[in-house]
Amino acid sequence: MAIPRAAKTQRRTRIQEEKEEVILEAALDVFSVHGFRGSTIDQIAEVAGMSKPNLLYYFRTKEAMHRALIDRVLFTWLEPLRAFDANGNPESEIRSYIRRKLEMARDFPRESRLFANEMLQGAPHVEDELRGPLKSLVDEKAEVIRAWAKAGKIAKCDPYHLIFSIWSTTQHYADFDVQVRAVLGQEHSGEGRFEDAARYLEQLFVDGLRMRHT
Amino acid sequence: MAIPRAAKTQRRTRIQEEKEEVILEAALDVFSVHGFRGSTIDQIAEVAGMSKPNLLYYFRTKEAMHRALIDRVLFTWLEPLRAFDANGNPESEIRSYIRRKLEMARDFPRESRLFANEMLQGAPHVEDELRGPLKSLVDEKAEVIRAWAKAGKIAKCDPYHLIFSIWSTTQHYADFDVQVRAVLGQEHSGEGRFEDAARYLEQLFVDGLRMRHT
DNA sequence: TGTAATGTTTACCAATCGGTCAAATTATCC
DNA sequence: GGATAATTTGACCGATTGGTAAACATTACA
Repeated sequence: MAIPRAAKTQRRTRIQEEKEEVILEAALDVFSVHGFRGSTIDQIAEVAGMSKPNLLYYFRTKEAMHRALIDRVLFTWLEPLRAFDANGNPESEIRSYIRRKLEMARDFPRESRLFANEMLQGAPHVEDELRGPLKSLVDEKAEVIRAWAKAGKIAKCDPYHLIFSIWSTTQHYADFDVQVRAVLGQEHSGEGRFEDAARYLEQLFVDGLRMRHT
Repeated sequence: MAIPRAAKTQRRTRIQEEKEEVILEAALDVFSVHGFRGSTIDQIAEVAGMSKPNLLYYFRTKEAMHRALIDRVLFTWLEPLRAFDANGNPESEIRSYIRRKLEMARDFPRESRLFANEMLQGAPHVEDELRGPLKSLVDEKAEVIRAWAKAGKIAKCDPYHLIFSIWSTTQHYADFDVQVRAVLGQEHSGEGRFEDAARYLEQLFVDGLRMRHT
């Protein structure tokens, strides 16, 4: 008797690990572009190079697949913010946070689009994570920023909206990639656009937060 | 003989105008949340309060409906950028551009999400508009900003990435509304968040562009 | 008021959707 | 090598998809 997803042995087979990896990779391809409802199991199966029933052997439903994908990606996605160090130098912390977020937009655009799709749909699958872990993490880091401002290390500003603006500006280069490339034109659409963006954003945020001694 | 969409008289009936309006309104509701592929004609018909064949009498295909919607919304959406005045005061022009974009995010979030969905999918339906009219408009305004910088009216910065960052930060409050509200928590999720955002963003961009006389 | 054009509905279609099932195949372990 | 468990497949299911055909109802206009 075949029991899907190792319900019996509790231990995952080599084949299971490999196939689940392949499937989630394919699912990321599809979900990130078409969102949950716009994606089909057939399409994911085709990208994964296996038959639909075979895919459904590993993930019993489309939702289970999406769920597993979100879970896996969510942790990685928040890594840069988690690395934000309260004891570091404010300017360099913010600078490196921007750089890391921008690198992720460049290197993991599908992950960014997966979340963007989820947000556009009203986060029906992750709203709990937003209100729970995400909010806690942001609250914590916002407090750090607020403390820096209080100590006169950076200019006063709303730390939540600061974080929002760093998120939005950096992820924009992943989520709106087509638009960015179309507007920049063919000559400026090389990978150099990420360095231009990094230069610009670091200037924007760091200069804006520098204390004005006037 | 019934010929859809007044192919014969070339003039639109009162009923046609009304129904097409109702349909596009419903289509905006649905497309903006689920994207093109994730939306169904049945769903739009239900929201529009009419039968599917009746809806298909006005728009022969799902694509035609989407096309009409995009066309109608695109023009309005670029209005703030078009209003960007080369002869105005740089600081107040940028300030009011931010304010207008933020007002649109607040008042027309569905329109914002419609485009966001389209971008995430690689703009399969509007890529021409991006490379054509949009790029032209941005090129024009970028030149204005560049001229201001050259004249010493504002600090030097990449005008394209400046525009991108204004787009992304403002539209974030429409597209990622769920996340924003979840992170801000119930107490700060009232409509006041737009005013907080406006204050923050005006400070961020205007201070960042102010010339430093040090 | 009659009539032609416009608008609406019911019934339907083939294709695709998410998902199941049982049989066949392959891997694992003694 | 054989038993057993894990994996894969093709055939299939009911529901939903985008869209059509034709009958029916309503409107506009002479």
